[in-house]
Amino acid sequence: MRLLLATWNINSIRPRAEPLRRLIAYERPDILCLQETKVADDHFPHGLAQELGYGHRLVRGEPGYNGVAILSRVPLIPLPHRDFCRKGDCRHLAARLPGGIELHNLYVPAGGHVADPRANPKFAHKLAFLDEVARWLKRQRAGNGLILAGDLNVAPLPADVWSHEKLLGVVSHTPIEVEALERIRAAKGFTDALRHFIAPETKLYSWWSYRARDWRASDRGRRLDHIWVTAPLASRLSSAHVLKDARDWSPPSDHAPVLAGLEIEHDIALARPEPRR
DNA sequence: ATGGTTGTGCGACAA
Repeated sequence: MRLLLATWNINSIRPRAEPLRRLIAYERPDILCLQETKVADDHFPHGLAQELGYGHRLVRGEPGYNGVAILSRVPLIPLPHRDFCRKGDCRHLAARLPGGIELHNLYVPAGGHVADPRANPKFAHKLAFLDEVARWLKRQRAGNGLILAGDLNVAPLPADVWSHEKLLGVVSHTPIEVEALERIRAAKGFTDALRHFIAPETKLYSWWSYRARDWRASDRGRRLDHIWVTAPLASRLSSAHVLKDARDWSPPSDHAPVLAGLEIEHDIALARPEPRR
């Protein structure tokens, strides 16, 4: 059977109930990783998620900023989350899925505007965060498969931005960030699910600024949201796409959901989660 | 275009 995984920077979950309903109506993902939920845990809309069929949930939020959640139709075993850069912010959640697959939902700092870590502490934080993730991942066991999904806030390929030349100095596409992201990818030999199916030369974005008069017409996008899988899962990838239409759903997030399908054993899909070690 | 928009929570920030 196919396990459909989605990641979406929802830019606040509370005003986005209708877009969330539409995502479920259009795609019905089995597992949904959310970033920028912008809600403290005691205000998370559990009722909405439950109503949409997500009986298994991990949420980790703070008031106003950041915040991650994993909504699932299949059982989740919570795994320890990391506090990268020790800021006490909410940018990572991890879970074990049936079949011993590990899922990591990550929200990488955006990094501010100035692409100089000496002049811009936010950019320094982003680079330190990416470096820490890479070093931590190297120590992780890949086991039956790792999935890294989330808003990684880096567009790695020239075709992941509307103009490679114009964005070389713009935070999200600078060579230093692309190199840092590549170290994360190389740490476990991840396969980029979208680029597994879509040629690297094909323009592909998952984010369009709110500031454009007509985001679709100007199409100045960037591919900031990613689903990566390790080798045991790469051979099981059956589909991947960006749900671009969601950028128009009212009220829109500035990010569109990214989805990937994995063909997994039927008995794994139905298996009860393994006991926590 | 030192712009432009959105969310949070009610004034700046962060994106």
